[in-house]
Amino acid sequence: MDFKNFISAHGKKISKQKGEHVFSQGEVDTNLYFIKQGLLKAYYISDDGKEFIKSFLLPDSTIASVSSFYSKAPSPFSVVCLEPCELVSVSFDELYKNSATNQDVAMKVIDMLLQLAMKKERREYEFLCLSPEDRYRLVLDTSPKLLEKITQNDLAKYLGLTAIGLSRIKKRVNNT
Amino acid sequence: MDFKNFISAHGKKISKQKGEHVFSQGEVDTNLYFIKQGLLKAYYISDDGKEFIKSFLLPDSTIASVSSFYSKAPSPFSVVCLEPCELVSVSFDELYKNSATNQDVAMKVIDMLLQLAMKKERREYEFLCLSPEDRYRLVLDTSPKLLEKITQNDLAKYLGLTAIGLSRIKKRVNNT
DNA sequence: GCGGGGCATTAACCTGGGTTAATAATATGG
DNA sequence: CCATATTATTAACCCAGGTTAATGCCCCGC
Repeated sequence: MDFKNFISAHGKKISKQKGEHVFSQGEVDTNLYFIKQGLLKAYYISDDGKEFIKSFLLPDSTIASVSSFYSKAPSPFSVVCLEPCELVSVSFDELYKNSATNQDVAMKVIDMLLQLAMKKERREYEFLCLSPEDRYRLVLDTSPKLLEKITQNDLAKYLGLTAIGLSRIKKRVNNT
Repeated sequence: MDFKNFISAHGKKISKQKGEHVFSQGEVDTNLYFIKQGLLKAYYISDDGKEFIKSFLLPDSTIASVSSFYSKAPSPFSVVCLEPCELVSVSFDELYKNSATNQDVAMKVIDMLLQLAMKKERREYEFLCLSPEDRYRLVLDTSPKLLEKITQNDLAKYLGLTAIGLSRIKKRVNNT
């Protein structure tokens, strides 16, 4: 059984409306989700109620709380739909167990994790090495379609800024 | 052949002095390195010559340039020894190919990648959600041994600060 | 269709950290 | 052992972005 068949056999289709959560900070959720349609965001809420956005999720991307799966710990972040969404969920436990006997599944999991590692490494680089203005310029270059769909407030929280800070940066960048 | 045997059969022992590089930014290096002894740092140099430290590497940790392996691209960062080091290197290509037929190796690779993903996710969280002072406090709590071995300048570059900024934060934190 | 909420921007004030330069203590290499 | 380099801290000046508040436009739900 290759990976596609595994997903067909074990995956569950999920439909959610805008504003509905896939999973929430503080819950244990050991599923892996494939985004088929729609737009979601993964975010943290701090103790004092501030929101920080770790990523936006477009079709063909995946999301899981790795720490939830790995240590059965509550997820440190939430995932919410920004518009009506279609997803397919797969139990990461089942996927993991299946990897132990199914070569094609194991290689696919390795591939997905390599891509996740690279994505996270780029993000780390952006925070460590780039100024807020450079991070904004990068998003302008790499994700123009995404920018059309999300609010300036959400973009700011993704870039590690406030909406006011982003507004100043936009003003500066657009007058260059 | 399980993972340990794979490393014994295919791993190469490497000894390096302080100041020597394991690999350098701009080079393609598709190896995975296991740190057996010593201390190293992984770092970026920006176009204007500034250094940013992505991680410190202690015994029992691993390092690879995932993008180098995955896309055969030049590594975006370097790894240098901060004291005499012993490492074991393994070709990631060989490891990857071996995963395709060897279940134990594949599961071990999945495990390592899951741990890398969690590590990078924590780092993303620290940059996105914590102030420089909170990041410093976190390192005080979690890595006191590491702090004894590295310079304040290197710690500052790891935290996304200058040495002067870190000095001010230390003064503030120690007067609390 | 309209009222209220959401969204984006701007002003004024403030603060934390960057930059440059200087100083002093410690470590290293010849 | 000594000279030099390295390391760490501080001062002075500056600026980017946070915070609070206000304003105006647009969108959404009733």
